[in-house]
Amino acid sequence: MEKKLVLIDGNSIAYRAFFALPLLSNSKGVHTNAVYGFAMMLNKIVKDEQPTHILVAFDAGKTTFRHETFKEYKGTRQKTPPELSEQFSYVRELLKAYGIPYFELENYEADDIIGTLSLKAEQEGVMVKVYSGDKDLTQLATEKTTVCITRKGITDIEEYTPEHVLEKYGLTPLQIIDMKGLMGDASDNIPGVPGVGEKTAIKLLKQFHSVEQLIESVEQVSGAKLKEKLTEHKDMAVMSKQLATILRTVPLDLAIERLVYKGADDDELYDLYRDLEFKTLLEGIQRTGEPEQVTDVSFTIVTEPEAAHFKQADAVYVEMMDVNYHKAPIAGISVSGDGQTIFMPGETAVSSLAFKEWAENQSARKTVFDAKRTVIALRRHGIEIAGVDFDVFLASYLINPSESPEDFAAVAKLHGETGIASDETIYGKGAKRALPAEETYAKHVSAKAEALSRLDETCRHELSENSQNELFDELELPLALILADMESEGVRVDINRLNEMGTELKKRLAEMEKTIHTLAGTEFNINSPKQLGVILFEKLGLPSLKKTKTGYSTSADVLEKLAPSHEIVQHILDYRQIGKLQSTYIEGLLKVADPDTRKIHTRFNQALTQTGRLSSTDPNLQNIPIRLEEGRKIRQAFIPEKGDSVMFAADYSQIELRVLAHISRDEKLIDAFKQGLDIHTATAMEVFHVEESGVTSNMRRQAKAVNFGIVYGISDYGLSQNLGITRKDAAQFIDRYLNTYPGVKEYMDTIIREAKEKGYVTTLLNRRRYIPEITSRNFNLRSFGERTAMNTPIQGSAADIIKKAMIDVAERLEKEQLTSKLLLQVHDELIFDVPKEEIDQMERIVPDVMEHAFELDVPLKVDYSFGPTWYDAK
DNA sequence: GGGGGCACGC
DNA sequence: GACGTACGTGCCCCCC
Repeated sequence: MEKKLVLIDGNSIAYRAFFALPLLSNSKGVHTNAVYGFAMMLNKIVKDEQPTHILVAFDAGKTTFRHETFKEYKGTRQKTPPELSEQFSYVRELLKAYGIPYFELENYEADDIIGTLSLKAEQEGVMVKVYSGDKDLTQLATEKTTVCITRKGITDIEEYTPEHVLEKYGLTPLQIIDMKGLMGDASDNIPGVPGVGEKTAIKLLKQFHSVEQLIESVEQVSGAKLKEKLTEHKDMAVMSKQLATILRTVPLDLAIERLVYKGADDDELYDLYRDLEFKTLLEGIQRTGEPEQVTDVSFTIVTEPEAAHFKQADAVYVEMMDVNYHKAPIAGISVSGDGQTIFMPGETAVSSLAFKEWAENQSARKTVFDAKRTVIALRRHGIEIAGVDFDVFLASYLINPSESPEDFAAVAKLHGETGIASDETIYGKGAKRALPAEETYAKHVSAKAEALSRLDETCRHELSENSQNELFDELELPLALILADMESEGVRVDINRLNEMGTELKKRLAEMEKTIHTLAGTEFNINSPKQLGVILFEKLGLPSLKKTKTGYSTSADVLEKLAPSHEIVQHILDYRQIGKLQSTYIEGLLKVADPDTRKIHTRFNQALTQTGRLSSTDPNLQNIPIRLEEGRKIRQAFIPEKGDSVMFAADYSQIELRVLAHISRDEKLIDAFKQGLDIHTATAMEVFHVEESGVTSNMRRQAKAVNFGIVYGISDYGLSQNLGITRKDAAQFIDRYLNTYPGVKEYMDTIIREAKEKGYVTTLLNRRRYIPEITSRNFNLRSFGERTAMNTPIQGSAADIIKKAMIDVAERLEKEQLTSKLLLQVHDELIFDVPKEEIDQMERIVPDVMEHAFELDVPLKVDYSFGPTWYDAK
């Protein structure tokens, strides 16, 4: 087989990886981005090149022979960041595991080792590929040697053959050295000739071929200034060329034969990746030993459950094949405790009196995984589970919301239970997902239940280390049960109304489509941004203002700017708006409404967002249109269950800004709320130094946008986009705001400092969010981290408060024996189904309970309204 | 089946 | 040298 040698510039690739990736670290706090990037690069190289021989060369020590020529060589280099230095030992371990030899030599750079070996290889007739992030190495390109330089990121590379060098620079690879000699290199502190850049260097070399010939014929150089510079600095040029020349005669005792690539030791690689927590890379490895060590579980399949089976039980796991627990059948249930685990097929379990009795027994305490899901699944079979006192899924989310584990196994692993197989290995994924033989999944479900009864203690401990026991016991777990009630209750929709609206919209869409096609002069798919882009920017010749990764941007903000230029644009905007209503809301809602009950049962995800908010899926009932009247009408389809009830909506007014006033203790902001002022107007008055009567609508609009920015933690860029102003002006605005509210500024500074020290921020009720980005040297990442630190306590505390309000309201409804039902939560708003005769009471109770869910230094204010449909509750 | 573009809410 | 901008969900298109 033909030999192929790959030579890798180790320092350069590690640097590249380090700066191309965010500052990742594993749970032990070890920085891993450079190692991770390096590993990705090796994967790619081994796969693409299939080398027979390979070597990674490293730079050794600080000084090299080049420093004898020029002691300031690389003198301007910044010190290697410690976060990178500490990763080199792992890179070496990675290479060992990969079976790749590596080498460094005192007094020489990696380039020189590579140059020497590539020359040696060529002489032996071996093909060579060189990998580096440093373009200087392109001087090594020959017929036998290709130099691969990283372009951007890690795995995007540009291959330099002599032809490519010629094409790109108009020079031979060796002339690259002359080019460097003339133009210098700031990063290596190679001086070159002042005033000569890449363009001039190339021009000169095309005429004179080399630095030496140029100096000889310097008289022929056109341009007096240039001639003078060249004459004056000719020694500099010669020295710079010398510095830029890769040495190809390093005294190496390293035969090519010793660089044979033997392939990776997968076990070693596995251990390393596991320690570093490279989950994605782990998946790519097949271990020779134990592939996925699944702990053995002892369990019994029970077809006739008896009370005795549940005597010691303290954990239960309900398995369903579909994520939608409102519909999915129960495949099986395992119950575990005190070393005993039983599995019951779904049918058996839900029809078992013994199981029902245990499940409904309040004093039989149970640990579950996702209480809401468990409650609803069992409720659908007439079982009201009680005594749930721990939820591993919820606890894990509180301990660290950023983990976003995929399934039970991943959650378990986070807390030390490594022996559970992933759902994907047992059931498969996508279209292939299916129940395997009973014995197989019975074991899997049992393993989960068994792990649950152990995870209880571990997670409890982790919660108490975070001081989150109360958050769990008093807020999230009770909330899970309330959300379960809300979801099971569902919201009734007026299917006829949706159908009517659908018919109407469909008609309008057809007309609009015709108009747009006529104006375009051709038929095309308006929903395809690609086709639309061609029509607008090529056929109609409108100016393309913004690009996306794949082509022209046709987003609303772009189209709005183009609207005056061509009639078609407004039609497209309208078409988009109506199309959205039709597909997402009309058709989408009709699809998920139960035809028998006419109800919609969303699922609130309680363990997803980084801030503690809920999210809603299938359908998302937290983004039903309201801003534009056309869309708002969708809300007419949301109605109470019974004819003479009303939809009752109560929302917090400015809850986030009130939270901000509270946690920042800013006097002006607190005063404004205490006086009951319109906060945007008050902000405008303060920021623009005017009386209330002097606040123009534009001033209020800008103040509102800044307040919005504060609440959502947007950047100056984001604010500039919102207001259609420059980033500079936006930044100035934010500055002015912060100077107006010194308490807020103080808070922002303090919270950022705290986040940097502790690595996380917390909310009023001790919800936690880790912000590793905040120490990044990457400006964008760090800025993002800082905004997150400022914003999360605000948004998260607001989320805490409304969750607390939901619990208080539910308790109060129970106590007063009201039949009104809480149906939905939309971040700062609660929506109820209220029978007519309870309206008076609800008007008194709901705002009051919400306003006193949590005492802040400013009052909480709640507005409410009700009517025959959600639309009317405005 | 998955990624990208776009649009809806807070 | 990096390169991305509050979050989350869902629809459609388009490519593999």
